[in-house]
Amino acid sequence: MYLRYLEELDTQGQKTASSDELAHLCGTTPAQVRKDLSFFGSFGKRGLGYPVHELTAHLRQILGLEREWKVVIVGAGKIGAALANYRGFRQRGFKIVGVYDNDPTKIGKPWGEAIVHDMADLAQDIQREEVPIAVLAIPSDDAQDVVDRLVGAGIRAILNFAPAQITVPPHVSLKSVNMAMELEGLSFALTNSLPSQGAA
Amino acid sequence: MYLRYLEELDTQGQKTASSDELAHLCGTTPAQVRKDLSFFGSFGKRGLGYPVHELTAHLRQILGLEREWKVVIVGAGKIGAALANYRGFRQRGFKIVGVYDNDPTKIGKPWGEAIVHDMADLAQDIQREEVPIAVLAIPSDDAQDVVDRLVGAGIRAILNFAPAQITVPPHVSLKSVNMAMELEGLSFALTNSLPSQGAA
DNA sequence: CTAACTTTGTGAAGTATTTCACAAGCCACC
DNA sequence: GGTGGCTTGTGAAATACTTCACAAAGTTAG
Repeated sequence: MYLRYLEELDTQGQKTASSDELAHLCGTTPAQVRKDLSFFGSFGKRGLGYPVHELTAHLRQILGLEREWKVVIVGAGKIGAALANYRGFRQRGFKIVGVYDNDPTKIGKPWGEAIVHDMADLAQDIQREEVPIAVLAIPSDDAQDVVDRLVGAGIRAILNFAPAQITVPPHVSLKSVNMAMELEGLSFALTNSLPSQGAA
Repeated sequence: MYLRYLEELDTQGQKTASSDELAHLCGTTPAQVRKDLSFFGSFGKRGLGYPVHELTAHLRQILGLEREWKVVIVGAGKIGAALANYRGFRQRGFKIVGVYDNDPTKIGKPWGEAIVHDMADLAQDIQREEVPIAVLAIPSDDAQDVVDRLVGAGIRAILNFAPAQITVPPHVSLKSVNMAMELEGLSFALTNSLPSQGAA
């Protein structure tokens, strides 16, 4: 989140930013900002604040965004399409090296700049190209099956959009986005008149 | 998350579930499960566990899922399409009452069961129909503008898929899903050999 | 160069959350 | 109906996180 705002400030040509300013932008407190950043190092100048451009570089480094990450998208449905078209990925160093589906009417068809591959080739392709990250955009029923194949092929991280509960071994990172669950969180907030979650 | 697993167990016909079992499923601890649930009431039976069916009903009540929530989708692009097609929303009591876009080539065209409406009508429709929730699936540049209009029209919660930082007044609940940021989280986990986030 | 002002970095204090551990309750079996 | 084996609910302890508050360090102005 800090990186997002710092990039914005950098684009606007701002040279430094105080913890107070960052806190205000991010909806947190100055002390929180300082503690968070101090965990990774001592980036600021007393009396002046944090050097915007330098700090963005540091954070990118910390997040591992200096390198390019190969990513496969599994599932050429609507969500897969939304993801494949999303320019933000490329911009941030995530290179989509393949889109996979098991629908014969989709395989071989063009898909943005890429072509839809047969899911049967998924495992071997990942293994050969050493792709570390997969984005899962397939129906729930197949999710765990596909995950197991991905894990077997050596995937190291999975971003899951299927509304299914899936499990992975400890050495694989898993992050699930469940849109229905997000809406349910809002339902809870509305039902209980909770205050806003603020920006995120 | 508990609700998800409980529903699964319920479908499978399981009558009761212990905190130990739920903890194992959810990747947490039995004590955590008991503390979490005890916050809302005393649902379990000692020596037996929690009554699966009853507890799902309780959780649905707590989350405000007994009623139907009207939802508008703003943006008839790929993400909007993925959301509109997603059966999970309807199943869980979220009724999509309208899809809006400002692209003249899309307005009036059918969109699943609905028709794409002109974004110019958005505010008045929300006000008239008293729609409490909006899902934002539009380009970042327009996001804050549209949010302001939604807020002005009396919206009470927003689920934002635009990769933009938006702000809302305190009485409005906001939840943002930023796919690039999710991937960056995985990048950090990979770069720093963090253990899995587990299921979610 | 000095003085007044700003802002970081960080121990210490204060909160919040998670885990422990165990009494109390419930079931099942004899 | 009593006994043994589970499992909850919950204070207390342990851990984690956030906020406070201030010395140290840098900046600006004169």
